[in-house]
Amino acid sequence: MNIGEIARRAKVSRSTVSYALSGKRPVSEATRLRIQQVIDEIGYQPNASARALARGETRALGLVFPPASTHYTEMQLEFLGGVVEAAAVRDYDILMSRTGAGEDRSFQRLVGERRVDGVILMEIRLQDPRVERMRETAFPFVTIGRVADPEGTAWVDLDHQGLIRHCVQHLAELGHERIVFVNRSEGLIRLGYESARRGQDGFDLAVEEFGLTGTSYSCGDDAASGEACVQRILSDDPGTTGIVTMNEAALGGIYRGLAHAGRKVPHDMSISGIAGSRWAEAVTPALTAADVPAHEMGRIAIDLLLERISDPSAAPRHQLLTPPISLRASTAPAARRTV
Amino acid sequence: MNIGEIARRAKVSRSTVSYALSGKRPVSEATRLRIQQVIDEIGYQPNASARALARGETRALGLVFPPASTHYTEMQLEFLGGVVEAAAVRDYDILMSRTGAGEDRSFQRLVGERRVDGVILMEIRLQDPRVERMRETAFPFVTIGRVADPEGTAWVDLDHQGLIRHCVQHLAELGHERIVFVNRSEGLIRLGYESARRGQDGFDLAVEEFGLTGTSYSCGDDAASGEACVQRILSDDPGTTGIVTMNEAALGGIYRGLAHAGRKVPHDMSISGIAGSRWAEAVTPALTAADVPAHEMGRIAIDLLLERISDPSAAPRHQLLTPPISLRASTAPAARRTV
DNA sequence: TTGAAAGCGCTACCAA
DNA sequence: TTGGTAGCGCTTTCAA
Repeated sequence: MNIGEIARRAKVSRSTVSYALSGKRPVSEATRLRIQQVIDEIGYQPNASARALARGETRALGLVFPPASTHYTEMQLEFLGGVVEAAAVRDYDILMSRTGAGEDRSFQRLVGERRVDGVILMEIRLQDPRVERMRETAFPFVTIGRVADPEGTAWVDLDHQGLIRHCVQHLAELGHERIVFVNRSEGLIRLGYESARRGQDGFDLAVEEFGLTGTSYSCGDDAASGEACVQRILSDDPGTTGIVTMNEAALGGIYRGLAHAGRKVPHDMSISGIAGSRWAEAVTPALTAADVPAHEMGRIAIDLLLERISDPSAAPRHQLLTPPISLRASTAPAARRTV
Repeated sequence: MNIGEIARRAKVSRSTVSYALSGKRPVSEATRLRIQQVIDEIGYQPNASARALARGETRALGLVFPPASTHYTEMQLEFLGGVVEAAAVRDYDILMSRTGAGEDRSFQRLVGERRVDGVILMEIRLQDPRVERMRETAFPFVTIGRVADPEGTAWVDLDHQGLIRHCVQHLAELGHERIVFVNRSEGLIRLGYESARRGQDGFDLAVEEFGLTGTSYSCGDDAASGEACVQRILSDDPGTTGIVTMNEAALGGIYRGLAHAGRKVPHDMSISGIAGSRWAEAVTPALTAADVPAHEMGRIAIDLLLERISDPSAAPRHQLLTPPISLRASTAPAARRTV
């Protein structure tokens, strides 16, 4: 079933059918109706490939995310939902590409073969080869997170530095003096993952700012690593009373490690961090955390990207989000120290 | 940059370039080399839309999943990863479509406009209008989960009935006599969600088979609902010693509700269920559960779908999975009753 | 072993 | 207000 068939049955030319569909040229009400009738009768829908070829746009956007080795978080899932939903509203489809940092067939397919009109890059590193490549090719893109020098790129990001600082401040105000930072895995940090790096900066600066004793730990993205990490923390400094973390996936293990060590949260140990709100509320005790508005970030990413596509010459915009910390049940005033 | 430009520079016809690329016709080594050289030099990649139009296949597959109102689970995320990964290996892209049960623009776009060569339907209901429609149109598809009468469809599914039966059996063998089933939300059950319905059947049959006292509860997909559900359970029958659940998202709340009520897991209450292994291990105590091989199910779905596409006349295959229960820390023998 | 040319289904320009 | 037609970039048949 194609446009020619519709034209034949409606006894008009193919161009008229095309225009009746797109509305890019006035069509008399009578013929429009006749065409519509035939279309409804046949159940015609224009072929997307042909349309893409003729129009030079696919009405699809790529979402480039890392392979599963980096376990997905609740946050990423929420984000994905936001992206797909916002795209659908604007009549765009989302093409998934699971791609490591380097060159990759799947990535090549998306942009090289022009399967999409633009891409969203997730899991940004401070120095990111993908971003460099996109910059050179002038292909529309937006990053979730930002590179070290984001000038001239479109991005949406959490202010990890500010957020972690805020967590530290919260603990400081509760009277905690010896705190630790549980970052993401060493591998991710070494690769220069933006969120991990900026979070680290935030911690270091805040510890200094508030005059605290602070140690940092990297920790794998799973419960077992979290548990092991707690053991290290407590053996390194049993006097630790506060934990700040960006590692959502390790949180369950952290809780378990503390339970095993006989430390009650929040009485013997306060914890705060950055996490999706659903996750923060699912654990016991519920986590005091900056609630990542992942869904909304997805929507913003789509909007920024569509801006790039519709007007590539405009200056790219960006958005830095600083969600407030939701006080829940995992933090409490530091216990009076008995000396 | 198009195939004509390559042809010109390599001083051959466009068809020769095309054949050199596809290998569907012998090309002399000399010209092949010359063409390749030009391609490398220019960095040419064939345009996907044009190719799709000419070949009549898009090399993209659709993944149709429900809107976020039904909160995504760890399982679904894993599954998505498996799908994308398996598809990439076979040089297919995945197009996401968030679609409710009924007719939908996004869904229409995928199959009506032929943006994809086939679709994977998630979150199947026992009576599913989408499945009926696909059956009629003879568009290649595979379902995750199966409809009431799956004859003639390709599907991959967990044996929820058998799995829940197995959970009940496990509790029965530990001496539990008064147990409850925490199913998914009432809305999902009413809509006829396959997993919820078959799980329910499994529970009802197993309770009878093992001569237990069993009550069923529906529960929203979030921590708060889980907590509320536990309250109801304990007030309805304080003598309950075992919980079987399919509701991954409510588990955190269930644990919390029990903690608030002063019931220790597994000593005062044993819990088992169906869950992604990562999730099962992240909670404390770790959940004794049938570990959903979500990633592998994604791979299987892709394979089944590609089979349908390459040979639509062949009989559709299916696969019913029954992962074993991993014993973890959430179940223990029933406490001796003091009468 | 290679080239010419007719599509694939739709869009949009040029004419009428 | 409408029709004719030349592309969009690739594949594939027919001929040489």
